[in-house]
Amino acid sequence: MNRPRTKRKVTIKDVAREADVSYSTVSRVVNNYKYVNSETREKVVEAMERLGYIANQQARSLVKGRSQVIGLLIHSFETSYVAEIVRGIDDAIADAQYDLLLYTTHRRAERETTYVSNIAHGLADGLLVVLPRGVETYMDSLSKQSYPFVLIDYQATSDGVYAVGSTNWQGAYDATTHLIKLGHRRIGFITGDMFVGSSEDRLNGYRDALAANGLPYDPDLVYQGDFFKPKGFDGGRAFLDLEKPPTAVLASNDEMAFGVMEAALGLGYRVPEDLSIVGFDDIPQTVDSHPPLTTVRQPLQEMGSTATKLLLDLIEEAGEPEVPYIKLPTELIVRQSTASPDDSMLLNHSR
Amino acid sequence: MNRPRTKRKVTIKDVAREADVSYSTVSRVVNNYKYVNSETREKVVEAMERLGYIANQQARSLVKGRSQVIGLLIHSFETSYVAEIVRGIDDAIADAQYDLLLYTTHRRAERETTYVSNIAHGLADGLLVVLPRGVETYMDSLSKQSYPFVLIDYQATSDGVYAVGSTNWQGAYDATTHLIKLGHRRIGFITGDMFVGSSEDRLNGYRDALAANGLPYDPDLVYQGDFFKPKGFDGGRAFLDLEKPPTAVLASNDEMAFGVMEAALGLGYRVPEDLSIVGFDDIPQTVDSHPPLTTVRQPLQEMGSTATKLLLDLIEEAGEPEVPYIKLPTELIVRQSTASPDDSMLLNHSR
DNA sequence: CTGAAAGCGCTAACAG
DNA sequence: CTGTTAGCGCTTTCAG
Repeated sequence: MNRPRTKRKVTIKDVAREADVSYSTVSRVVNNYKYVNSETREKVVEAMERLGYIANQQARSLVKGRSQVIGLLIHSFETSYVAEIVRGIDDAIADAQYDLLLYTTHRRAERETTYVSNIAHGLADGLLVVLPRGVETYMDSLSKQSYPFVLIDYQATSDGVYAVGSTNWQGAYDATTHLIKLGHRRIGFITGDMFVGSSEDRLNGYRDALAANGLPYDPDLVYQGDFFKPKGFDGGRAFLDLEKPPTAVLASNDEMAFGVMEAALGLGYRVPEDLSIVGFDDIPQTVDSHPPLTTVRQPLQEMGSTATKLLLDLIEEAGEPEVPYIKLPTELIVRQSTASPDDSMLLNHSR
Repeated sequence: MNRPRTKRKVTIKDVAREADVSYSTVSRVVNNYKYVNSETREKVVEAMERLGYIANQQARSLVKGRSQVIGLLIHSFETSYVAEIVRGIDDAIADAQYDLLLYTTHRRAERETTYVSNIAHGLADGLLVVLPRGVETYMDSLSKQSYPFVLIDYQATSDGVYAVGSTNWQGAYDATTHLIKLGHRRIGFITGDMFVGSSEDRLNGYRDALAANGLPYDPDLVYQGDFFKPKGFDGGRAFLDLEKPPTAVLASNDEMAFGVMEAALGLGYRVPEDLSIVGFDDIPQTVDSHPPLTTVRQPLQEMGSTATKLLLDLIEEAGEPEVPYIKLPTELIVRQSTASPDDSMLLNHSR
């Protein structure tokens, strides 16, 4: 096989020769150094264009000790939840002229550890971890090396660990209160994956809202979910099969809420007339469902961009952020999947 | 707060000193060079561990002229379609010990061009583009510089452009035939985004299957979609509002098929008794819907990994692949969303 | 304002 | 088997 070897890349020296200046001058114009004679600059720029010069990032990183790359570790991106966060990250990254190195763990926890401890290190200046699982295993090692990293949607606050999340308790509290104000007395709740910190906060928000309104906590009305749609479906079915089914259900995320909706529709229930449904996250699809889903909005994109900016500050040592854990506010978005249970109750649900 | 400046990274020289060998020896053990005295190796390994040595990729790339990084350009990853492809890429990448630099264009075509022509160059050894839009604008420039790149799910075949796709025509043909064999005579079709080449192939597969079975082509039964669920919903509604609605519909992807299903269920139709539905892609959710969706499986993961391997071959100049355009086979997966229309027809169609 | 020169951390001949 | 020695392409003093 003898295809001509990949053309030798044009370097700063080629440009220097072409423009008839020293190569440090070329470097200066590449880096927008102020004190360069405008004619000289002109010459160099022309030469660069003529030759199609593209800076070698490796070399640059080597001398600067910085790669302008940050690592992003995600579980997988099969959910809009992650996609939205990444979008926020992406925008912040682009603004800052950094690049993004992607690592997906596909639920394999070892992968998370491996990536973090070895790979990301050599290439990335910092690390972003979305919805981390095995943090405990590598957190220490990273902190010890003072390697900058920020966790997204992580609850526990240890010293020197930066994280951004949202007001999960408040969100669930608000959603539950909304349902209660509508007149619902039996409200089902589908939890998230209980290994994730936010799941507990949301459950507590639900319980506390119940208590605050003098409503009893009924274990039959709490179904253990996992953040995926099928569990939502199962939970919906289970609730609706109850002797006294709830008139509303709050799911710990939108995916599961859609599962509940499918279950309800499949059983001939009308939403919201016969069953009110509330989700959590406000992923883009919430507006496309029928009816559009009432949900607790998490500022996903903002979480991503906030975390990114925090990380960039850490990397550039632009002052230590005083608050290591940033909590962004959730917001209840009322659409058409919730309504008062009254009319329907008059018709079918005798008490 | 005055955290000590980021600790100086430990280099190969530190390890050399610690292990009392020359630093090229350290390099040898790092690179698994065979001829190293096992005792020496031992010493070095210990020193590395004691110091927590991590190779500086930048330096390594600089001298090798390769970064072991490949660029991935995607539209956005809000769909399982992309997520599945990326998964395939991801696995192949990991196997080959490469890393993945991610660029999302978010539908902004300029971004695609910018990324491709400037950024990817400095850092990545090659480029993967999923479902490219503005390829024409940069293809030439890349080829000219003999910069390796592979397109995923792209139809047009130009010289020197490598791409991997699947048998779209055949897939649609098979799905349509399946419906016809079941006894359907009026089959609706929802197209994809017609700016994407595969959309036309699928439409043709549908038309040709109709023709091959002596069935007429009825323009009323073709709805223009865009690959997103809401359009599927609208198309489903439109079909069902027809005076003589189809008894089956084939959607150009699963997302839209789910839209059709939602529309049908919402109107009180049963699936598949009153309406058979077939999708395209076989994204993971197809098994979770109710009923599970019959669909045309595209080997998404395989497309990703095949493209990656091709790219890696190109990068490593391990022989020129003789076929620039690889077409992977689709496969009809029959689940529960399709059935013979007969029973339902006997009962008639009042709702 | 601009050249010269010293490395950044590592690999890869080249001698032993 | 192992040490020595050139660079890889670029930034950054240090002198002019």
